[in-house]
Amino acid sequence: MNECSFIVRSNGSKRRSIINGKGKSNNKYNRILEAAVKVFAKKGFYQATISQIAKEAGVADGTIYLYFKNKDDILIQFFTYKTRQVFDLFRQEVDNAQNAAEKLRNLIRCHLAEFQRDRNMAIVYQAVTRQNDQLVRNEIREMTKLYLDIVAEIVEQGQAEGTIRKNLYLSLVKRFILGAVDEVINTWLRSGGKYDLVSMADPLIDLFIRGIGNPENSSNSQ
Amino acid sequence: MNECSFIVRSNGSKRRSIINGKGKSNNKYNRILEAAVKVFAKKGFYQATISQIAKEAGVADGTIYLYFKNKDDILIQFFTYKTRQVFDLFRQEVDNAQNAAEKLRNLIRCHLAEFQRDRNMAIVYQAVTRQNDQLVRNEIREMTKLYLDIVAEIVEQGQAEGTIRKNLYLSLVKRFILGAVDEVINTWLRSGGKYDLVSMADPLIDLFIRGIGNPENSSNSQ
Amino acid sequence: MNECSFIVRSNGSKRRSIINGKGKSNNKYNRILEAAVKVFAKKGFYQATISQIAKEAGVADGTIYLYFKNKDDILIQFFTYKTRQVFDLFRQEVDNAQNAAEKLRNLIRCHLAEFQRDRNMAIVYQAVTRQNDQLVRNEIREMTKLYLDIVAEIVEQGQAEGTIRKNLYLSLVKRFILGAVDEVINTWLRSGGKYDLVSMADPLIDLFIRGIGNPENSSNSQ
Amino acid sequence: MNECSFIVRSNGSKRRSIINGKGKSNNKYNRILEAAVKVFAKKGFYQATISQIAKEAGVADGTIYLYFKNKDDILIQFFTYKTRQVFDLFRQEVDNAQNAAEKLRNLIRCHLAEFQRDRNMAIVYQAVTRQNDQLVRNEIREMTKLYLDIVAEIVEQGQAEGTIRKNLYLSLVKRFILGAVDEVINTWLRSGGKYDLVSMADPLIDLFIRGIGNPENSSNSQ
DNA sequence: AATGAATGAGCGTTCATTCAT
DNA sequence: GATGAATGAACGCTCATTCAT
Repeated sequence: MNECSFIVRSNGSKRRSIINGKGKSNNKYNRILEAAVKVFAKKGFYQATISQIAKEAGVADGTIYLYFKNKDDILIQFFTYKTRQVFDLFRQEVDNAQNAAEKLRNLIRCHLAEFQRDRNMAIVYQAVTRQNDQLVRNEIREMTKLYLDIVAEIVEQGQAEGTIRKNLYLSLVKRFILGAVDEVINTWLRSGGKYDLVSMADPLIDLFIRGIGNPENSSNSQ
Repeated sequence: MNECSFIVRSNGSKRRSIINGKGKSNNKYNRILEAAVKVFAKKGFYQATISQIAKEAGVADGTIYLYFKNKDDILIQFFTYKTRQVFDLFRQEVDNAQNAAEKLRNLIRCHLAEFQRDRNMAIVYQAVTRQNDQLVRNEIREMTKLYLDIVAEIVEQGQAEGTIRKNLYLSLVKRFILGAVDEVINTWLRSGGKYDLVSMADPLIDLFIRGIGNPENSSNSQ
Repeated sequence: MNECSFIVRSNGSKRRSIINGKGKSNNKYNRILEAAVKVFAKKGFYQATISQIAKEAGVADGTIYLYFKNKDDILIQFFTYKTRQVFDLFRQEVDNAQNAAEKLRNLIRCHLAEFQRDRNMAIVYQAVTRQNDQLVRNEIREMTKLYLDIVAEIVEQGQAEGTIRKNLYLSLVKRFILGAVDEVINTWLRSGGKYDLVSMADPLIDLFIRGIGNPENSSNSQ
Repeated sequence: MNECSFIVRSNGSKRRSIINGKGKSNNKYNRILEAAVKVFAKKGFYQATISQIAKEAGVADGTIYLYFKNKDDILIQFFTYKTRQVFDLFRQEVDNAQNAAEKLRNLIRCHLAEFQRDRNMAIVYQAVTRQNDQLVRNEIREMTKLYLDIVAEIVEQGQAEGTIRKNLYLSLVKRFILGAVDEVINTWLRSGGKYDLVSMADPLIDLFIRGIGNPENSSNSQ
């Protein structure tokens, strides 16, 4: 099963405490980070102001600088710690499954579930990964690679198992899958998150595996 | 054939003249728009300054306000007129083809070709379409719809032809295709545009049609 | 004669125009610089605010940044151009005289006259030259050297002429003269500039030349 | 002899205890004051922060406010108590000598010795006494007066003894001496304190007494 | 007494926009 | 039409000071 959102929710804040090593006052660190992501989601990074974040977090402007070096650092921390957790979770979910099909299903379900659970993260993530911005370029590259590597592993395992065909342009397949999932999330966000995102997982996987072609039509076979 | 970039190049400025209806000094309007897109691509919309755009266009700061209401308006015009052209072109390319497979191939090739040809447009387009920004939300929605409608048409035609299977979740299929193409472009941009983007079209279409599954494996068939 | 202040006043602003090369709008450059020196004099560099300077100059805050790179730059320009003028003037005055005694008298009179004429400059100069501050350290060092070199020349010429005794620790003599003049100015500034500073020149020179010792007292001679 | 620094060192802390009247935890008061002077010397008063001082003193930021009313008060206490000690010492040294020449020599030697011994004090003293600052204006005026009065006494005694000539502009002579000593210290500080400052005392006194003029030259006599 | 997290007023600086020339 | 100097609101950030523990 892939009830990954439960796992995260149960010890999310605790994990952050450990990562950050600030102990008790870590509450405020998280409150600010959460508030920042909320404001970034609403306004965009450059349109968000420290005052707005401070107000949202219920602290004074100056307090933010006790926990973050500067405005940029808030976004960097978001990627370094918060988003990282999610991607680590993806790996766990994949490792919990046996065969390629199950792995792919766990990955995509977990992906959709986590982004559905934390919409603000999803919005910021979407925005920043398409920005031509030096700010978190490295963090994004690293995280994207992490994801693509998982997909590559799954595909290779599937090829070994015989469930995935062999003549594939692997680096394209990785993008093909990530891009489609990403766009499904993007559409969901733009719709205002009205419907259940996770329910998209199975139809999407079906498209990945079987494509849209009619197998009975001879011109689609090689 | 789909030498769509040639078509655009041949009468691009003329079309803009007509759209803009400024006739004579329309040269400057276009110079500013081109310069703006270049600067937006490099710095991002909010990090770009009017001064930088003016300098790039070789005009005075104040001159920009003779052609555009304000900074936001530059981006809006970019979407309303410039990007619109490209999407109109997609439609032409699709209409030039007969069957669904050919239409899809023309669409994707033209999409990749145009974005490869005008990298600055591609960068700005990528950035803005993932931004949670009121600014050009309507323009983007409209343009995305235009694209998705084309895809829907193609899929439906393919289903009528028997080349595309029937049991498909159409609105998901549209995202599936747009998302994958988008991500392929995104990856290309992040790589610095080193390789030929159009060459990705055929392998990508193959993935759309046949999926990654091994058709000889019984568990992949319905 | 050493009516050096007349000379400066007559073409001061013109010279700045040339130096700055800004032509007509140079008026504002000078207004800001003058205003800044006034505010620096009253509040001290770090306590002065851009707003105060702008208000004093009768311009908007932002206007200052059209003429100066930043706050530091205002002080640097003050030293590089404005104060430099004064020291160049000292050299002129000295060169106008023939013998060492006359040169020394011209130097000190001009020094006192200029600092009396432009009290704000005097205050800022006094403050900054005693600050342990990297900001204008080089400018000060250069300017001090310029002054000390003049004194050294005078002393050496006096020794050649036979009017100044030979067994002198030259580098100490330079400080001895500069320090005394400086302190006389400092006292005058602290008194609120109530009395005529130039009238101190002759008694001061008398002290430099003859010292305070009673020459008839044998224990004072070597 | 004028081993004034020895005297201070031997009962310095005890005296401070008495002055402060805090007895027991007076250690911390002194540690903070010493730390503050060190930081002021390095950064300047307005560039120094309470945090830096607290860190240097090894106490918490808030602790400083148990011993000082505010940041300004630290500087005021420095002048009221710490620097005052040094000037009291000058008086002692002068009182220990018999004739004017010896008194002047003791004063200047002690002055140079003390400022050489405590460079941070010297730096702060130099900076603040040339600042046009309300903050410690009274303290400086008082202390300067104390010094000038000593010089005045010495000169008057010398005149009575016949070792110092009578036709002197006394208030100018005082500045003349203080200024020259001050500048010698200033130069030493700017050089980085590389050489022995006290060795400047005798050549400097020689300049005070005999001046730079050649007594054999008739134009130098009155 | 001692701490140091929290505060928020205040500053330097930027930049979209205006308007006199 | 074209200019670019001038504007001033707005923002990121600092740091003296307070106060609950």
